[in-house]
Amino acid sequence: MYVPKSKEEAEFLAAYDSGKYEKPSVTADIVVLTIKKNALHVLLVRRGGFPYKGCWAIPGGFVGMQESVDDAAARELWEETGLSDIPVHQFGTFGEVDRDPRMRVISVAYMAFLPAERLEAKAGDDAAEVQFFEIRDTEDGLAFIGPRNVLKETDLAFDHIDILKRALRMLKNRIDYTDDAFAFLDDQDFTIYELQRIFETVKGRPENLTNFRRIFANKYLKTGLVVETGEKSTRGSRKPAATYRRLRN
Amino acid sequence: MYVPKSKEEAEFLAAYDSGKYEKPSVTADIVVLTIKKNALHVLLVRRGGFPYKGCWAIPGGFVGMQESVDDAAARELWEETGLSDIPVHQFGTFGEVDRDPRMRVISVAYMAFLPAERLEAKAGDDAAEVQFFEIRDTEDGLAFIGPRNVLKETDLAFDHIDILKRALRMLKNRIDYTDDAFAFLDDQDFTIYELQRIFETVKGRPENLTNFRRIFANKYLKTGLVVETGEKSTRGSRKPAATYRRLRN
DNA sequence: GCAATAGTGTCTATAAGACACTATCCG
DNA sequence: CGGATAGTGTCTTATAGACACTATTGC
Repeated sequence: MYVPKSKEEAEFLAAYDSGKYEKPSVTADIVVLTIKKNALHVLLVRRGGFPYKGCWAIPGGFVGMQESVDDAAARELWEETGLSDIPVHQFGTFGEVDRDPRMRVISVAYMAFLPAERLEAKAGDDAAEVQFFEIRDTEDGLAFIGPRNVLKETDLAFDHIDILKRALRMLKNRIDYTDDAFAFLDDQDFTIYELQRIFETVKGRPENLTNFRRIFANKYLKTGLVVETGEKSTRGSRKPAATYRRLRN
Repeated sequence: MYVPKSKEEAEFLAAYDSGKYEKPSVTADIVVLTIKKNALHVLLVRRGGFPYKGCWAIPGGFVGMQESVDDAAARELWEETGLSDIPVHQFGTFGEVDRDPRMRVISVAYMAFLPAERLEAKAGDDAAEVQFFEIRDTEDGLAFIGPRNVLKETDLAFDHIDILKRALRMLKNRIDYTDDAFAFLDDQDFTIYELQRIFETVKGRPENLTNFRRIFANKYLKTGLVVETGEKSTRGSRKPAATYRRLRN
């Protein structure tokens, strides 16, 4: 808490009129990603009002005067998904003048990752207006495959395609040195191959099996970040695999 | 440019009142770093008004309604240094509620790097209020050594110490995979050792000479990013060294 | 000669890419 | 058996750390 150092300063602060200058609006926008059937999916919401009415957009909203920008991002995520325990990661602020035809809007962008199953359970009332779209790479850039429709890059509202592309690029870089990958896991316990699938899906290319196991051993097991549970996984039609669990730190 | 898709939408946009909700102020703050005598220096400005009157702060200012946030950062840099050809790098947005006792302020933070010599020449009228401080690591955190005074971490205005620390941490990471190091160079032509000194200063630890030369050869020469000039440097009392030049791309 | 920088050669440790091979489960 | 996953061993390459050694310049 800031304490004025003089009577003069206290009076200055009391009399300060912050309304003298015009101000931009600030939003927190959040790129929510999940993995279903070995494909990245992004959460989009259908806009009910102008502008871009009927278009799909990244969830987001105005930052309240009594909440931090980070809190606003977490709140937006909660409003769209009902989930309040998902970490959000700020990755950039988009401040071009003409981003929104209504007024000047500056958007602080976040990304968040969650297992697909957590959302199916929470699917809310207006589920038709909030959906995961599969992100697919095509010759014409990205395509977004929804349950009832397919979008092109230019179908997204505002500059949300730029925000989304930046998020995907940063995730591809981040995943090797952060623990983002674990945030996609459905279950607390997982097999090495399940984790490998997440890396492959995010990076868009296959990982060598042997090398991935070695990296897993060096980076996670040797450091104690992940421990073997002793249980065997028997999901699917295959040889039972050792399962692992990430330790909180 | 956004084009309304219906008469209804055009009317909505024309009638839209963006003043209905209270809005935060947004600033672009910029961490300007240079290297003098093998030490990182940060540009600080002395605050003339409340709050934190008389304290030193990172340069910055409110984002105008007709300029992008990136442009605002470049403008602030120009206003403090007179330099308009220095790239700025956005690295984070600081949005806690109580950052500024006057009102709600959200700051988009940038960093910029420049050779010390470029600023000596431009040293402006109010030079006493805009100065480079050497950043020194002490047992009590950072200290800032100015020409006439020494600051502790807690002497900086607002949460600027957090912003500065984040910038320094990110620069240490960035420097290995960006071309930030070249931005510190006084001269277009440089020797390997001069570049090595920049890496050492930024990272705060010595680089092995042999290894640095090898990295330089692999990362810059082999890729054609840097070419040998053929000239020899004879700065200082030592054996003349090959000089190199970075190619624009 | 000495301090400081310039420049090369080489040994080693580590991480990463590639590939061969075996094992076990389900259908 | 075949397909898919589980798991190990090993050869090779790239990169990085460490160290020894020589060279040139100004003082």
